[in-house]
Amino acid sequence: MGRSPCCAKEGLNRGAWTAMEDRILREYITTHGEGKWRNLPKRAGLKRCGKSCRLRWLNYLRPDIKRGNITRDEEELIIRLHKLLGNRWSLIAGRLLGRTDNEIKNYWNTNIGKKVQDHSSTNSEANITHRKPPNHQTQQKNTNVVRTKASRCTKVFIPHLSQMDEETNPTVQQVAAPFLNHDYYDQVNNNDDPPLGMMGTGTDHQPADDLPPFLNLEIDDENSNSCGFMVDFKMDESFLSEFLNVDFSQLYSSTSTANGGDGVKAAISSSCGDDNHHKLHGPDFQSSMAPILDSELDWLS
DNA sequence: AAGGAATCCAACCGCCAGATC
DNA sequence: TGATCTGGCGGTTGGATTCCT
Repeated sequence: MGRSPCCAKEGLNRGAWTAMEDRILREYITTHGEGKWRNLPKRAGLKRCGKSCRLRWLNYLRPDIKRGNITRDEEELIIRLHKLLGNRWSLIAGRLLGRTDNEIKNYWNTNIGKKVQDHSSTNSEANITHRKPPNHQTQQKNTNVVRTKASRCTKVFIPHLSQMDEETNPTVQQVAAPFLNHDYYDQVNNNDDPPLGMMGTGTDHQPADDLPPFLNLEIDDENSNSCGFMVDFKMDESFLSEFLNVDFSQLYSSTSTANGGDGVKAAISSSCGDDNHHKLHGPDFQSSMAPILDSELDWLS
């Protein structure tokens, strides 16, 4: 049995909001505060769905909404954040004071997304067919996007220390070393408790106590004899907060490639296992992210 | 000036996850 | 513990506006 609709649809107004409706909603929320959206229309005397009221308030009536065109700085920040987060409009909006997720989403679809599409079409011989309208823009094939919100991002298999090529892959070596110690391996193998915060396929493993909160480790079942590890990132807001506090510029300079994805991956890893974690905190988000993504954004400027 | 095409953007829809019962 | 409620999110729609011929 499906869930009941948030409100009965009969007799409710739809479409554009009138000035009177806006005034009623604004006054009600000013007096009673946000929340309880389901009951709000009835209490406020609005013939609107609660969901519609919430949307109207969040996207239009809130006093802290910033009106006017997206500035050049804001656009650059949106591009950087989208490169990092993908279509996580609410997260992106959270980093732009006064802008709503809906506004940013619309702006992306009508402005930036077009540029991206044009750029990719000029760079791809296979993409010479007519352009789809913005509304039907396909999801970007953004392989470097950080997925957040409790979605199991990926598992990264880190082979045993001896299997690594220290000369050709020092970054992975540095990243894995703090985790690949015998104490942790014993702890994992001898514990019957299920992993805390482990999602999906975890069985009888447990993350080490000294790991950062957004990182889980588990022994790969198929490779347990060779001491293989699976790294599982727990991507949520707390992860994002820590992630955004990393000074990527230092990492950028230490990685051999200017590739944004590699830089980001290395940044995550290094900030986790490195003793220097606490001194990697950078001054502000934009300056921290800039070096990583600049190389991929040059064409936009 | 007219009308069709293109674009913009507020609003809607369906789904999901966490909270609550 | 499962069902239901609630808030939130991303994708999509469609009316209004602007542009183009």
